[in-house]
Amino acid sequence: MKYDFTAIEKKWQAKWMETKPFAAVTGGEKPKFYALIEFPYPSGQGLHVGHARPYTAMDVVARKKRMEGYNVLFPMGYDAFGLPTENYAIKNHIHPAKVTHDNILNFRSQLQMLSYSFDWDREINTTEPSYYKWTQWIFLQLWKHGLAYKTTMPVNWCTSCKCVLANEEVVDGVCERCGAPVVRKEKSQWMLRITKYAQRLIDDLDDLDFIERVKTQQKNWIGRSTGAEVTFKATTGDDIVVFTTRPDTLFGATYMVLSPEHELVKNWLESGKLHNADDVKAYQAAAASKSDLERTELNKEKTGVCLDGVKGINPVNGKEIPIFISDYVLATYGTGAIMAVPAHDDRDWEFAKKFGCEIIEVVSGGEDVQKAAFTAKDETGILVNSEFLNGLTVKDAIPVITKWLEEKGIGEAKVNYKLRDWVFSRQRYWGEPIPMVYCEKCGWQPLSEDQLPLLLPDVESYEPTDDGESPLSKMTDWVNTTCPCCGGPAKRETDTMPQWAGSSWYFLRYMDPHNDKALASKEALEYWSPVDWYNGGMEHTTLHLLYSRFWHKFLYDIGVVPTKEPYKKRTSHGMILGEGGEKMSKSRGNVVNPNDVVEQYGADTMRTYIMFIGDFEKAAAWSNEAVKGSKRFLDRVWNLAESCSDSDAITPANESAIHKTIKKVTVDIDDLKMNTAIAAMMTLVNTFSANGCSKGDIRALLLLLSPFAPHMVEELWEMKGFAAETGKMACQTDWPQYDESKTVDATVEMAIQINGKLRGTMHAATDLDNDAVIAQAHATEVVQRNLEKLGGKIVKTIVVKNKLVNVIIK
RNA sequence: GCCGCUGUGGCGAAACAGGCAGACGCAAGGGACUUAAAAUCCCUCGGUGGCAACACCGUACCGGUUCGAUCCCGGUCAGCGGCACCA
Repeated sequence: MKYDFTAIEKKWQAKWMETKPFAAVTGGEKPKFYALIEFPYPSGQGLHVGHARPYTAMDVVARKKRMEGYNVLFPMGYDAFGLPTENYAIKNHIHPAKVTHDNILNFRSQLQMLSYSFDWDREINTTEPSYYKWTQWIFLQLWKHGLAYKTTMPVNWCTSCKCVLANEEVVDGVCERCGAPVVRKEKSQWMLRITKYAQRLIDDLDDLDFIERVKTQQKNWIGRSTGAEVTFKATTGDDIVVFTTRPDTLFGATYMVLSPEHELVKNWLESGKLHNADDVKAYQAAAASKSDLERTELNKEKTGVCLDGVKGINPVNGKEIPIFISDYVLATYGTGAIMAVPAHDDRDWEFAKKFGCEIIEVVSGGEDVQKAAFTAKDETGILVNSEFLNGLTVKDAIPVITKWLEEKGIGEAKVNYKLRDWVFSRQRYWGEPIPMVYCEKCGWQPLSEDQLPLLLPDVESYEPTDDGESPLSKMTDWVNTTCPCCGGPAKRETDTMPQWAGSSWYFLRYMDPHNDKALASKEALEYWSPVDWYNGGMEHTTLHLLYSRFWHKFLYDIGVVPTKEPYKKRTSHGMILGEGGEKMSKSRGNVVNPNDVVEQYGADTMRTYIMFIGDFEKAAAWSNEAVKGSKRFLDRVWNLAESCSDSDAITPANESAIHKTIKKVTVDIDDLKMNTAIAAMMTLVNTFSANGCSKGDIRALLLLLSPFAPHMVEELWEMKGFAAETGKMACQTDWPQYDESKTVDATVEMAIQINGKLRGTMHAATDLDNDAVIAQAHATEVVQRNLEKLGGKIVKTIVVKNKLVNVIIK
């Protein structure tokens, strides 16, 4: 019989859909295992082969875990709010809900075509009111605990999406999604206080089994730095608080810099303290009009204006020093003001050179500070020109000066983070409505929980407005409501939540997806938490992964979830590139559609190939030619299964090969080394072809292969009569065990080296003792010949058990 | 600029913990079967020299440690990723 993959795959997909062998049941005797992959955004393009890589890998892991006796939760859903759907809806005049629905139909059928062993009864969709009810509920809890607040501040505004962006969504000064320039805009925005969790988000990484890249990237992004806040007096009597990581260099502070947006500058302008007010205002205006891109691109040349009429006073020596404004000092970090120490900071040095500021060396050990700043923070620098700090190393001086500042009441130790609060509003339609109401009398009021979900109303037009208001703002019927507090007239918030809201907690919903009393039952949360293994893209490290850790920690703090971290283990996959190693894209015309591959070769080949393609963590180029190799492999398995002998016994000649393969595949799947697991099975098939094989041999191979090629294996399992004995492959719980002693052959081929160079090989009994191995080696023709040739004596022989013998001849 | 990762045949890649470099697969070449093609099966396949046995070279480059280095150490170059005026 021919391997008719199309018929076989259809047949088993229908059966599995009916009998649901992959349904996860909360509770029971078995140990639980929660495997998670990032749910897709259901775009109009459909499933990408790039999705198939992590999905197949975790499916293989989930299937193996089930066979090993675990109760496995492996769920799937759709992260369906977002701009592409909305933009498509606008362009084609179709409701985004309809677009989403259609796209999900397509995604679901593609996922089912590849037979991922999801529990389909737990499928979720972030745009369903029954789902986003709980997204809104979490927002209300954040509000109640003071972690959500509305404030007016300069935000990142994408000129194309006509929408604000979180800092995490701005990459190189342009919009992460569409690549359009991002400008600063003053807007009133909902914010989430992720900064309150900065320290815990760093600290708790230590106990997690995340790949190192993820940990360092998150730490980097949060950007902790320790130092001190120091209060300088201005000659006007005002306090200027600065943050510095180098309080030891305080005696070298020869000028100060405020950000152009600094509050004091405004005050001084208004009170007429500045003699060059016009210059100052012009500089402020110029800085405000710069986009993020311009600000970063212009970082070669420092600009600024010296404030005429006000000076700062260095608190350690009472010296009056000039104050500048410059956009190299950011309003949003630290206190928005710095003390400048040009001798020991590159940026200050550059600025000082341009504006003729004094450069005073306070740390010796470097080159001439008039020629370059000396920035070393280690023990090489010794303090000078710093009175009571003189002679100390930088490291020792920091605590001394910090204590001194604290005693004098002019400073204190301080930790700062680069992480900013999360800008949580978007001026778009297709997102979760923010369940808040504004009342002139009572201010912002939350909707009561029994009003949830606050449904997204139907609007005439989803077009974003040029004035920066959400399309919802035009829905006056919806906007005008009553205040939950006083009952008077009030208005609803018209901004919606960002794309990242729904995905910040979705893994919890899978645990109990149909619950209408809570986001999930206590019982389900207790049983399934935490996620045991989460695989996803590196691009989500500082977005989704960080956001969801933050939400989870909050939910833990208020007693909703039982663990302080959501994910125990995190791995990451490399991208699938196009045929030539270029990124797949429509414009390059190198996009591979999984449907075409499945049609031509079958889902089992697709799955096997995408696992065989290369190192899971590295990018890999798709190859239409190489797919054939995986198909050939499955064909050979099929042919062997058809032609094997009827014996249930293991063929003696195949026994050690089988045990070696079981060992290799078992270990490799857990390490995501699917490529070498498949290579090992290919080798076993080659062995079977050479030696012939029995039904018993095939049975072992089918068990190992089943997570990769489930349809074909299920068919063969039935054909060979195994199903009649132990039931369907999909329900097997006997992952094959290997016997270590049987992975060893009776004899091994050992390398013979002469003076470290390979000169021949010999067969020796396995585990032979060293003396016997040496004797056998010395007697070989290879050693004798070389002795003669080199005309020396054997001075030493090194034996590496079962591997090689190195004979040193001198 | 700073931090991290990577560099192995024509290609994708293997190599436990310092021990036979290139498993497995793709492509290529040769052969069998076939009227022919596809499919399948067999053989070759890092480079140079040699009929061969074999010898020499070879894991980005230069050097070191070692009986022995793709692996460890020092330096250089190239590529990728992240951060980037964060005081």
